[in-house]
Amino acid sequence: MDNPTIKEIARRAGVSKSTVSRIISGNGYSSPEARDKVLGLIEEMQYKPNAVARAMVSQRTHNIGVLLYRREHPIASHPFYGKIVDAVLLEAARLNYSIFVTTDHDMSYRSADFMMEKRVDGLILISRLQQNVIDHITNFGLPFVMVNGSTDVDGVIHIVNQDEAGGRMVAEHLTRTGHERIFVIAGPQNHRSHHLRLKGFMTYMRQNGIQEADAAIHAAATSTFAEGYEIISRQWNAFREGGYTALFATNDMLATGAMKFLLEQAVLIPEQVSVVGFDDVDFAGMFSPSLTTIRVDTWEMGAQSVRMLDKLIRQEPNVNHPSELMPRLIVRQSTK
Amino acid sequence: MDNPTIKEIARRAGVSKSTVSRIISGNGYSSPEARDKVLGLIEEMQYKPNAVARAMVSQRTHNIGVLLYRREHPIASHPFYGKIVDAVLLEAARLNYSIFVTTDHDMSYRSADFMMEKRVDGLILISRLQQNVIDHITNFGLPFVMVNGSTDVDGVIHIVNQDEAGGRMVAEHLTRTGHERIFVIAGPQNHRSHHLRLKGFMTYMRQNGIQEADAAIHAAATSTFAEGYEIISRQWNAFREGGYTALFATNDMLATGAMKFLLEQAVLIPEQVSVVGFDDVDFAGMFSPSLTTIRVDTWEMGAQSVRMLDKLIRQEPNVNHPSELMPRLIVRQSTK
DNA sequence: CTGAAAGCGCTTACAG
DNA sequence: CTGAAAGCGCTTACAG
Repeated sequence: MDNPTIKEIARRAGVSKSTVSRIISGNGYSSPEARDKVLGLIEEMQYKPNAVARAMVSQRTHNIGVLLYRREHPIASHPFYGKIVDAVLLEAARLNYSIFVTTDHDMSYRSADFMMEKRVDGLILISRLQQNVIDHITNFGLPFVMVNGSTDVDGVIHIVNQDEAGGRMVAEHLTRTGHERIFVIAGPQNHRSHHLRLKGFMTYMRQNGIQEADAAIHAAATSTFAEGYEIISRQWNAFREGGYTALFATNDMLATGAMKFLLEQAVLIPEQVSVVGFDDVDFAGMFSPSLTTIRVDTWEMGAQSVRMLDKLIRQEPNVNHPSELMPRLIVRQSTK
Repeated sequence: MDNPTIKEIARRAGVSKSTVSRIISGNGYSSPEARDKVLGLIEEMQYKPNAVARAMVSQRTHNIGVLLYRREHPIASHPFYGKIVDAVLLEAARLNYSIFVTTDHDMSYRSADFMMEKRVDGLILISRLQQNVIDHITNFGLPFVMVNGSTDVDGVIHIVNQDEAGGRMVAEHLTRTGHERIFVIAGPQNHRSHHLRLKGFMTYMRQNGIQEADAAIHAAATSTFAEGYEIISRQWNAFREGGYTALFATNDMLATGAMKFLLEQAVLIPEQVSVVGFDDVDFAGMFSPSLTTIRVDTWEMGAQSVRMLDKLIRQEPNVNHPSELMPRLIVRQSTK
């Protein structure tokens, strides 16, 4: 009733375990007769190699752990991070890795330790990062890469988008279409991407002679739809009196949250106010009006993280740091 | 440089591996002195048990495979299925399981075989299902549960929503608010949930004397936003001439796709047309106007699937089939 | 071309 | 309370 092992195959074929192993792996010689017999039995008995036993001897599990750290739900199904995970899954399958997905509200030792005990070959760290956990993992000697982490860490491969360039694109698009008074909702500034997006935006504005005061920056504690809605509703009077003709939020969730509020106040978008987000989550194109935004190549981020990690795992020489991904402006109905 | 093993701990503590093992597991006796020494070394050397070796002897990996079968992207980040995955992840962590997530465009032996080779303790099958793969898994003797599968299978634990009841709720809500001419977009009828949602809807209509012809059913080949948009745009003339005052789609993606088109045609929602979806994905409440829909308890579906599977794995006696989850109507801005 | 042996890192009776 | 031995299912030199 139990699943057959190499031992059982060997017994029935009248050969040794070694021979069966060699035939399965294709390493070493074997006679055609032995091969036929063994392969036939494998087929017949539906033999499936035990990956656990293999991992035991090869010291490689061919498993990768994805650690996704985020404070708010959703986590794995997050419209931005979820897409990265989707890409990771696909690329990993292509390279014959299985993926453990682990989510956590904070970057803790716990999840990382668990993955180490499972003896994954490597780790992909996404979003919130903390130095001590990074050190902990490094200490264990486990290869890892980071994806869109909250901060860069020296000597660590970090796959990111050119967020500062994206911020500039937004400013350029808005100023070129005649906007000067822009209301900005800035996501958590302790996260690299939100920080750089804002920075790129402001730099461009300044360089083009737009007064600092004309861009009213409102800090968002989280990067959620609810927060976007909340901030604009609290600032609604200031918004109206300020003569703003455009709104930029450092991600799509904040932008659509704000847009929802504006639409409920019967503000015409883009006739009265233009809105720009950042990320290009699926949902951005579905909204009415659809959202102008900066497309981040999440697909490439996920795929690249697996390819990079695979190189580290196989200890390929001269692995150079991947270049930052270039985003692009997607103009939709929410701006004019 | 390598990570310490039980053997190294034993050597340094001057005891045998057996003793170390017993101290770690807490099974069997050990002297306080030995315990102090060993525990101290474990702390000092940052010993982490090798889960692979443990799995080898215990014949249990404490890993669960989630197989998510869907034709279209996104898969893991799908607004409906992704939420189930999120719940699975959380509940699994609580019960000390790690989760392999595997996505596939079709239900194939390949992904399932791979998980079997990894010797997962059990499998959670989501969405598209096919009898032969089910048989294949059963044959291997691996416990599994299904979640929102395309079809029921005898004797298999299947966690589902009461979709027929949900369909009835939609019909009831629309007829009570005075609608008689309803345009229906029905997702793939070879999938259990879409089929039952439509069935429940139609049954209620018929029982309440609404003419069959008044509910124009349009079949959707997929259950995507693009398809919803496409169908209503193709039927736009028929829709206008038909005097429809409401639209029901068997999931939120189709509904929002259709809604997007209607809004682009300057149709007032809900003043001229009411729209109802099904699922209550996050995005439904964010849309403008926000979507009236039937909330499926995806969170409970995911959590329950893990709990059920855990019982099967532990061979708990008398595991009874969970009852179907009751959905509820969420009235938002898209209906009146 | 093939088999016996050792070993991957643990756990679990068993004997003392 | 403790240690030696066997074994989980494989792979990999090594000897023949």
